[in-house]
Amino acid sequence: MDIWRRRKAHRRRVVVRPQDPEGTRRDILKIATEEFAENGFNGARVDRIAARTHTSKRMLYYYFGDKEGLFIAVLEQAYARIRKIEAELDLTGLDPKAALRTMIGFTFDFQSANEPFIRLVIIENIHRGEHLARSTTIQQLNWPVIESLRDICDRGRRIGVFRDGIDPIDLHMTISALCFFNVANRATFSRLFKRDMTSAEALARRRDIVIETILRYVTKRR
Amino acid sequence: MDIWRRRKAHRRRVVVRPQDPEGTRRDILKIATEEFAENGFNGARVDRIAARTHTSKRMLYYYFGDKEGLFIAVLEQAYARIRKIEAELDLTGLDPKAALRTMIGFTFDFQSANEPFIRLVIIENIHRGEHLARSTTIQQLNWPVIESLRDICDRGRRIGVFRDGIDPIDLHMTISALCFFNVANRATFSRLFKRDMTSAEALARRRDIVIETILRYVTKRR
DNA sequence: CCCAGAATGTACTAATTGGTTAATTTGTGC
DNA sequence: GCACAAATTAACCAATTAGTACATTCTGGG
Repeated sequence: MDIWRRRKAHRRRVVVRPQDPEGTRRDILKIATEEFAENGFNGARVDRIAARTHTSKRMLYYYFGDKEGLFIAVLEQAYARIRKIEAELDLTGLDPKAALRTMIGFTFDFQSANEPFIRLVIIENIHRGEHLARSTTIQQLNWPVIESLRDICDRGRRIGVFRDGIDPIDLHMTISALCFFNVANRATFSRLFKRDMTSAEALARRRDIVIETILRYVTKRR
Repeated sequence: MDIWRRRKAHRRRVVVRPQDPEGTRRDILKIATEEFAENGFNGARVDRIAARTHTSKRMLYYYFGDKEGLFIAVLEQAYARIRKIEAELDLTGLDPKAALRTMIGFTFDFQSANEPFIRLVIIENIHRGEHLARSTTIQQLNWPVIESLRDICDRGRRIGVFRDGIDPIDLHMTISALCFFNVANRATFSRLFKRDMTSAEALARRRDIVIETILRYVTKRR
């Protein structure tokens, strides 16, 4: 205990400035994200977060008000991060089919690789989105995806490879649903049907099915 | 308070036998299902369940051991119930396409109408299926669905309307994913994309898309 | 150089929570 | 009608939990 505290103090003094609001905030947020994603809002323990932080419980309340404020901050950061990564996806120069394939594949890979984020979304849904509702920043972050999909659909329709009447939000819902399920319902589904859902091969196989499913849905039949 | 307790006692004496193990179990299980589905495992309160029951907290521990035992019992009952309803679905006499359409539609409708069940599944996934693992009864309940799908696929392939290599478990996963999402992720998705997902029209629209998506995936192209 | 206000550490608390102890009532086989 | 187990009640408890009071330290601007 004593040794640990000394090491902590040491680390802080070397890596971080003695008083470093931004650093402290970031530190708390990182640990809190892990704790909330792992245990849900009610299962998460403020004391446990504080203990793993380089600072004290007091700071947590100082910066985020209460447990709920901290959870909202965690959600906001998580959503902001995924949006930022999504924005890096460049689909210019790809024909509609290739663009859609790329986007679905990207979504699948991203969600597969970011279970904690998926878990936060699930948890927030269990709470009926009440924290998301109280957040001012998250609301309009997600429209770029829709616009991107709308563009792909329009282009596809114009050159005659996609059929009419594909709504980009519906399409996004389908993509999300198929990618999400593989991570979100892993535990029960793989247990119930004795099917591996985490190995590289299983993921690759499923990825192909998801892409194929959606492409067949939008493709115009001749 | 006094009046309420007298009414409670009165009700029990009239409707239920003074000592009625089965009735007490059922009573507890019903309330517990609501409480767990609403608040998750960690958010659920044993005292709250007990208070809404026609019996006392002690009975809850008497019959189910502890909070976890009660949750497992809730899960088991929920899964058993859905399986029983699923078994009532009669697909004989339907051609493969119609059978698949019927099954998907049924799954969609059932899940849409049983949010508490969906929430229990989500909650169990957040807990990585640890309770399901400790249940002895749930494990092999879910195979009939797979067998039913396998039969549909086989028949469809034989008469040349479905293509080869459709795995029934993959297919079930796709069906589940698309139906599940609409209930499970309602809160965040509808909030983020300002889209109604609960009205009769919205459900009907989405139901059609889900069915169409899956049918296009299995159908053989000419 | 000093001091106001921001940042942080320590120690505490009031309320809640899952679970239990021990005694009492009720039904049943003999 | 009685003995004995099953069913039920009421009061209780130890541990945990989110949140706080208060003192202290740091830092930048005048």
